[in-house]
Amino acid sequence: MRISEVAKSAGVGVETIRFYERKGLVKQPIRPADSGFRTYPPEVVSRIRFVREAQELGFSLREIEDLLSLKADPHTDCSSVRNRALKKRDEVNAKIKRLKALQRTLTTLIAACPGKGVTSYCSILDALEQGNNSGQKRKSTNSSER
Amino acid sequence: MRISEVAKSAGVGVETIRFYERKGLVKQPIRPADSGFRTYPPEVVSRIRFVREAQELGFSLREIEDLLSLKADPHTDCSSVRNRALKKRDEVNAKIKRLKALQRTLTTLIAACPGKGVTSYCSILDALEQGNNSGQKRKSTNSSER
DNA sequence: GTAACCACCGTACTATAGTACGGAGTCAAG
DNA sequence: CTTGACTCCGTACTATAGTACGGTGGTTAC
Repeated sequence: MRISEVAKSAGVGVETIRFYERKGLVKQPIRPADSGFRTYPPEVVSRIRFVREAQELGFSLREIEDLLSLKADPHTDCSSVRNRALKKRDEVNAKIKRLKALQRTLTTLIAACPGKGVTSYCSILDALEQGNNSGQKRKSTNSSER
Repeated sequence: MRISEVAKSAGVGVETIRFYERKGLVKQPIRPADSGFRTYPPEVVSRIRFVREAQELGFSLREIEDLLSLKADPHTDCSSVRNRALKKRDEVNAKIKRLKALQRTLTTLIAACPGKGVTSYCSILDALEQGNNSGQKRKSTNSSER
C-alpha cells in the first residue's frame, strides 16, 4: 500500500503518517529501490487506528508507543513484557474506575434534573458531592455566588 | 483563600489557575477593593481537581468546560442540562467500553506471555487481533475467547 | 511531451495546555 | 523603612500533536 492509501483507510492525513514515522510509532516501510516510495503492509492501518483510539482514551503518543512496544522479540523472553503489560493493565483499570465514578456522577446529576422545573443542586460538582459525601465535611446553605 | 493557597491544595501552579480563569474554567473570584488580590472560596479546589482528573481521562479543557457547565440556573428549567448530561454519559460509557476492550487485549497479551520462554504472538496488535476476530474479515477459525 | 497526480523532503505554521519572566504593587515583620 | 514573600499583569516561551507549504521528481494518460 502506498502512503495515501494507508492514510485514507486509517482516516488520517498523509502527513500524520510521516509524523508518526518520525516519532517511531509507525516503522519505516520498505522502499523499493526503483520507486523510492513508502510501501506499507496492510497491518499498518490497524496500528494507526490503535494509535487514534488510544489517544481518545487519554494516552499520549509516548504512552502509546509504550503500549505498542509490548511485544516480545522472538529471541528474548517475555517476562519484562509481561510485567509492563500488567502495569499497563492496572493503569487502564484505574482509568475505568475513574470514568465509572464520573458516570455515576452524571447519573446522579440526571436524577436531580428531572427534565423540567427547578432543582436545588444541578451541577456536576454538587452531584459529585452528593454521590460522594462520605468523609467530607458538609456544607450548609451558605453560597456566596460571586 | 489566596491564589497560592488554592494552587497548593489543588496541586497546580499559580499560573495554571490564572490560565484557567482566562479560559473560563475557574470563575473570577472576588477581589476586595483594598487588596486587589484574588480571594477564592474553598470550593474552587475541587473544581480544579475535577479539571485535572477529567484531563487524565482524555477530555480536553473545552469538553471539561462543557461538563462543568452542566449546571442549571435556578431560574431556567433543567431539560437542556438533562439532555446534555445524558449525552455526556453516553460518551463516558463509550470510553469505558473501549478501555475495557483495551484491558481485555492486555489480558490476552499477558496470557500469551507466560513470563518466560518464547511465544509466537506477543504484541498488543496481535493480541487485539486474537481477541477481536469477530465481525471483521477473519483469518482463521474463530476462537471464542473471554 | 506535457499535464495531472502522487510522492519526497524539510521547514514553518497552528492549536492546546500550560510554564516562565520581568517589572511593579502590597503587606507584614524586623 | 527596608526586606522578603506574595500578588498583579502582560508577554514570551515550551512541549505535544499535528497540518500546511513549497519546491522537486517520478508515473500515467492523453
